[in-house]
Amino acid sequence: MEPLTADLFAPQCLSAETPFRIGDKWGGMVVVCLKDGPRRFSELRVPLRTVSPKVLAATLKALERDGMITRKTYDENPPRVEYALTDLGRTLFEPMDRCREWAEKYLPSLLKARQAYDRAD
Amino acid sequence: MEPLTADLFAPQCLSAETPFRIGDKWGGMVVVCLKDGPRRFSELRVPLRTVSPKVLAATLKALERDGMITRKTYDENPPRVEYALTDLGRTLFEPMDRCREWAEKYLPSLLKARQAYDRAD
DNA sequence: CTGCATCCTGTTGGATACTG
DNA sequence: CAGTATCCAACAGGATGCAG
Repeated sequence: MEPLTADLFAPQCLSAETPFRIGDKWGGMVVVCLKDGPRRFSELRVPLRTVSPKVLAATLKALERDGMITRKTYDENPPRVEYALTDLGRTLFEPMDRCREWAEKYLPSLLKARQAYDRAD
Repeated sequence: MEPLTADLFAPQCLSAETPFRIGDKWGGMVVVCLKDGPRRFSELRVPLRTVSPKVLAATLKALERDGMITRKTYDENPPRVEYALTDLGRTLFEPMDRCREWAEKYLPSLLKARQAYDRAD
């Protein structure tokens, strides 16, 4: 399994402009990060560079609460915790992919309309 | 064209629990309300009973800015304004339908997981 | 390493009254 | 009728320090 890279959600990636949101601000991105297999807390912090530990923990807890991911702690020192998608969590990919496809097709039109609107003021 | 009913988004409708959101809080619901044709400001307030005029106006302005709807004013007295979906706005239905289908299939599982999690605490 | 406690900020959304 | 103006509450999200 490839390590997650820091530029997976680069700022110039327009995903922040899409009208679709999954769960809270970071929920959809966490789900994508878990696509290939379980990840540790600190592993997730690499692609999600700007998320604070508090907010990441809250995001993971909300996803666990809704049955989308599992949280497995290993009784080691230093401690290790791994998060993994459940079968239910994997069902999110289908609608998420449709949203991503929409964005690839139509986000440029949205941004063009927005710029035209802003210029008109 | 049928009038919009007040129970279109009834509170017991679980749409509030879906993890998918389109635009701001009311954006997706406005798009659904415009599916069958143009609607007036006050017509939209019927199904969206609890939205304040300020927030509805902001929602409509954001949708217009992004090219999803058009705003047409008629120079009458009393004034009349009609909102209608654009072709771009209609492209939202495809991903939105996939999200709705997800919710119909899997929202019960999500809610069951949530209840189990909350009981475990 | 994981993630909780605390505090703080900005944004979103709502209540109410009022205007062209 | 179709909003705007004003004020306010709630919450999401962020910074920082610390604990197991």
